[in-house]
Amino acid sequence: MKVALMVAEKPSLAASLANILSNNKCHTRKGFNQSCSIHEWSGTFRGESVQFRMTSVCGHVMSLDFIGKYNNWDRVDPVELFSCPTEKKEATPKLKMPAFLAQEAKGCDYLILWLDCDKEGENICFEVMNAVQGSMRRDVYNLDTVYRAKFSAITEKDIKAAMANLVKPNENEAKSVDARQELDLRIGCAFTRFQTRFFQGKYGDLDASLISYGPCQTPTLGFCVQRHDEIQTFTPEAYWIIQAIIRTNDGRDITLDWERVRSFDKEVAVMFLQLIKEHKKAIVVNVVTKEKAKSRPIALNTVELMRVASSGLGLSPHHAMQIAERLYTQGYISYPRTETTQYPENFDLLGTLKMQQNSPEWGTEVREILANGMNKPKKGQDVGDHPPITPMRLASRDDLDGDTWRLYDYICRHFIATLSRDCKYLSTTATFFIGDEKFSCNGHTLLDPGYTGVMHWQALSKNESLPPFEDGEQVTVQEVKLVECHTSPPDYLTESELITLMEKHGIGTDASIPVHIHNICLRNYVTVGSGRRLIPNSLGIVLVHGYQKIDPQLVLPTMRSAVEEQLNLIAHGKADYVAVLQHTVEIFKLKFLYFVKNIEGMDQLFEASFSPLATASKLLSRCGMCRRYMKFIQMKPMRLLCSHCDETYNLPQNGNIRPYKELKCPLDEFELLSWSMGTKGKSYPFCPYCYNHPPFRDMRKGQGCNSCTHPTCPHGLNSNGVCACIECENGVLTLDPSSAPKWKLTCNRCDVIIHLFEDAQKVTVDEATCDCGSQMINVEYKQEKSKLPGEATDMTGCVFCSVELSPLIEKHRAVATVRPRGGASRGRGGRGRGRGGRGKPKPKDKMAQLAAYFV
DNA sequence: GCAAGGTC
Repeated sequence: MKVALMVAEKPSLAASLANILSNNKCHTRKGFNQSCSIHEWSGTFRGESVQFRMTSVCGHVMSLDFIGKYNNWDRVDPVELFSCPTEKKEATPKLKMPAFLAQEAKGCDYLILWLDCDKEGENICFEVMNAVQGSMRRDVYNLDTVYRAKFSAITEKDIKAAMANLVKPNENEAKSVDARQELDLRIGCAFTRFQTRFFQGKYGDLDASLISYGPCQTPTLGFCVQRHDEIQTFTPEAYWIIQAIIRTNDGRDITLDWERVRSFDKEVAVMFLQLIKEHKKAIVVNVVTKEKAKSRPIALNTVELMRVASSGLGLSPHHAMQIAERLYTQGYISYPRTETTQYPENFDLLGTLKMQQNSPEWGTEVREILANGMNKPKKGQDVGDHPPITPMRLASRDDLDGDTWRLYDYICRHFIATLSRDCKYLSTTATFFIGDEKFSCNGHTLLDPGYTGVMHWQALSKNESLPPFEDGEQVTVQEVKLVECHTSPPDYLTESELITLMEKHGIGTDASIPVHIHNICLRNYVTVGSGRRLIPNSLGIVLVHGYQKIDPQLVLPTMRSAVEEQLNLIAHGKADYVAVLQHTVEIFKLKFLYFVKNIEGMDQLFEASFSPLATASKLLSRCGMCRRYMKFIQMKPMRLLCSHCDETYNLPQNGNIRPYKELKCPLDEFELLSWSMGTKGKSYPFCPYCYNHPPFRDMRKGQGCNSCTHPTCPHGLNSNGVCACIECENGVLTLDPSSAPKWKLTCNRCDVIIHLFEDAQKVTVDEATCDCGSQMINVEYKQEKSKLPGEATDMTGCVFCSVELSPLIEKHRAVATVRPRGGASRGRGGRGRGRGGRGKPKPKDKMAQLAAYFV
């Protein structure tokens, strides 16, 4: 029997599609990568019986990168990134997706592609085709082999229709994505590397290891800085309003609004005030009552969920999506990444609603709707990706923790609100004359709270109705006064407003918007203030102003859409892929060269905001007493000064000192630093306080964590010591965890250094001990960087005895022998006790042998 | 170490 392989974009979709197409009669097994499942059933295809095999990828199979040697920042001029070769690498090596697809494609006759119906999905179609090419029974480029299903909703009707009307994958659309990937890579990396290198190390108080540029993140930052500039350049202006207070016949005082609203000229306002003051009565000239409605919401999509999460729940979009993802995998809500705001035609609204009728939180509102009949949901937009976000299962407050519950609560209430009635009220406006000047006041009466019963935060304030004014009625003017006001600047952009701006300008997608916002926070360009307002930091401001000075287009939100327009020409087959790509790359290369040539313009702004390294007091580490940053005084003798506690701390005098990941000493909460004489020299992490005030009796002044005998601290000798030194008498070879990725073991007494496991992702000292007496070591590599036998990603072994590890280990003597202050001094030449000078026996015979081998 | 886009 022939076999038809079908591939969806994500595991959840493969499961839904398989259920629909097999009428719930498929058999499911797990794939070898543990992430994707395979669903199988028998059916007919093109008039023959076939075995259907439905599985999925997890997003993109491949991702684009430069070929290896261009990833060396030291040896590559960033301008080369506009022309250097690129290659496709596995997007997630751990998933082994190409191998998985090839295996499942073995012996298959047809390939039916069920990827999402957008350009990215079309691109993944071709990634899948490349992966199965060679495994299938027939060539994938044979016209009869590959088919594309086009569906606009995950409903039985739509999916079965798609299956009956298969088409061919669209290569132009796929190519437009290839072009987008290449442009983003070349442009982003070239600018990022250049500006990082240019500014890095130039300014002392520039707290950034990476100064990134990107076609989405930079305009996103641009929005925040633009608002900042509006606030900065705002000059308040005085204006005057006239308030008239009337006393109604039933004795209530009501403040009327002036129909001219305000005057920016005080004299004019005073003149009107004089005219009005002559009159003691206000005459009702018009009373209008209208029924108004506050509309129930349309069905919920991702962007709206993120907006509400930020403005209503105080959750970052990034965090909100992480929670939503978890609610989804636990079956509480539907797929949370969708642009669609229209329920599919046959969506089980009633069933979904009934599921919520016993909720102690909103069950009353649900039962009321069930009793009176659901209202038809408002028309939204069906983008054809996934149905709107809805609850799938009833949860109670006890089932979910804090923020998770609050997000679920919102999703449920929003869903219920879409099936409720609009909120209806009567709005009354009464107009008055006082002399010749018009005034008015408003009131409202609630008729039907509708959906605001369940979305109670949107409820109208209780009745604020007006007394029953009648045309021609006269009321007493109690008081007329002039009030001086000032125009006020806008506030910083809220995250929710930023999301709206990004969506409007096509910056990012529903899935990537939270990532871009998260990025500009991580890079120290903006800080999230109260009310989740985005306040640009000096670095963010200086960058945006710099681009504006050199080439404003670089930060313009329209730049992304201009590029997208070019890409669409490829997608629609109106322009040649190579031509568009070359043309656009060339434009950006010229922009890049112009930027490099004029970087001085941006540098002037940096100079004004940051202090040059030479005179700066860099922020390295926080004081454990007051938690404030201490000043790093770089003039010799180098020291730290906590101006708040009025304390100074001595530091090692030679070599480099840098923060060590904001890790803290468990004894005194001071942030740790890392001292190093370069990659070939000695190094260790140390606590600025312990360095000056040794915490234990067996520790001397001027020592690092590698001499600290704290029983459990992860930075101390007990956690990182490997074995007695192979050369000196009392030293211990200790792993320096701050030396990554040029990992080393250093003796905490003498100059012995063992370089090992370069580029490993993680190296730790194991609790187990080898027969030779030394601690075992765990090493982990990223797959693509693995230097272990058989490209293994992790291994545990002995540095001295494990044959597999020995090629990755080399011993040296530190290149510089200047000891940190307070360390054991040695004679000139520093070799006094080294190399077994006094003929002391080595800790273990075996180690002595190996020591000889290393030397 | 870099982009943006999928998804986990």
